[in-house]
Amino acid sequence: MGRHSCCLKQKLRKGLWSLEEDEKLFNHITRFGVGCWSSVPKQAGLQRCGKSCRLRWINYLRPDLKRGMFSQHEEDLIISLHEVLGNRWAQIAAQLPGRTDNEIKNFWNSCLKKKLLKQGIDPTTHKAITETCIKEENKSPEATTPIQIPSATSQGSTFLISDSNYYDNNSIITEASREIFTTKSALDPLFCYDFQSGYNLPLSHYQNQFGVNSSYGFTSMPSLTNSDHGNLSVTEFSDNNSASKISSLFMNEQVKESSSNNSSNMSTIYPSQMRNVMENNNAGFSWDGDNKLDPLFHFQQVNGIKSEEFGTSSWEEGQLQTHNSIDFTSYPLTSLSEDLTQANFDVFHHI
DNA sequence: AACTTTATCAACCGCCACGAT
DNA sequence: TATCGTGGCGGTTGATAAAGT
Repeated sequence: MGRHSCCLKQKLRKGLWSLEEDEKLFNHITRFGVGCWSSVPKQAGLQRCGKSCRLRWINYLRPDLKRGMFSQHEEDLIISLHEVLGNRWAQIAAQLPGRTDNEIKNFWNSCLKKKLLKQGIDPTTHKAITETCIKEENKSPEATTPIQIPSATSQGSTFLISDSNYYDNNSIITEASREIFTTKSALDPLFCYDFQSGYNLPLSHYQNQFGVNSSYGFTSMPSLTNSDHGNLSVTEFSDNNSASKISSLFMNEQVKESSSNNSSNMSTIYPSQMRNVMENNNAGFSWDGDNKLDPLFHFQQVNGIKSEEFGTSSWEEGQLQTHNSIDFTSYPLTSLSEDLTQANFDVFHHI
């Protein structure tokens, strides 16, 4: 064992990605789409292995990534999913739009674990630590009494965990859904969600929305899962799919939260942004060399103009809040940083 | 101000599964 | 059937930033 075979062929770069590399990879993927990762470095002119490119794209460059802090709802969802799935981060990430498995894993290890421990909950078993100890002492495999956990959601509800069910104020994960979670592919290419309406929609909707056809290479973008090699395929909402139900519950809640906060949501900007990307993908992008894809875009320069100088009225209030009717193509996309940071306006406004 | 500790997160490593040959 | 190439996943590491002393 050792490094991947693709990495052994030649001396390849390792470590942090430079802006130039990011630009090359982004331009390549936006132009040609996601296909064979092993051929990407050569085609894109990168001294990286395909795996590294894939990771960089998935964890950082994808335009549909949500950046910024995890909401209380996301946090609750991660905890509940972790109870069912354990450390299957990819499957957990599949239920959290815009989040990557790496991000969730990091968040779990750095924050949630400690939070649960502070609350007296074993982050592995999701049971009260005292009960875990008692159980181990008694060697009793079954626990029928639900455990009341002092943690509460932002809505003030209480979690109840038993061996067979998990409840929160929105969803119930039963044994049936547990089965679905544990058997459902993490890279479920069939789940697709309409960011504007909050419902899963058939492919035709996306074709209308984006003008998508198979010539576009964005096989991984519309879904947050990595349907890298497939077409942009979606499925009708299935009543039997508890996982999708839970996703929907969560995402509907997100939309509600977003609107109630009178702010835009990254996800809701997405279709227009995507169309913009697609319409430009033959031309590629120029990269503002002074910019980094940084959450602190408010203080970065965009085409020589500090973005804070744009003022809140032009983009945030004027356009983003009425995103549903805006044609973003009227704003020429000239730099990736501009593109991505605009897409994440809302998220970082909350920081 | 200097140093140490802790937290965060991007990236790598090693393994596994799967398809092609 | 065996081997190889590749993608995907989870665990881990190391660099950096932030907080504490």
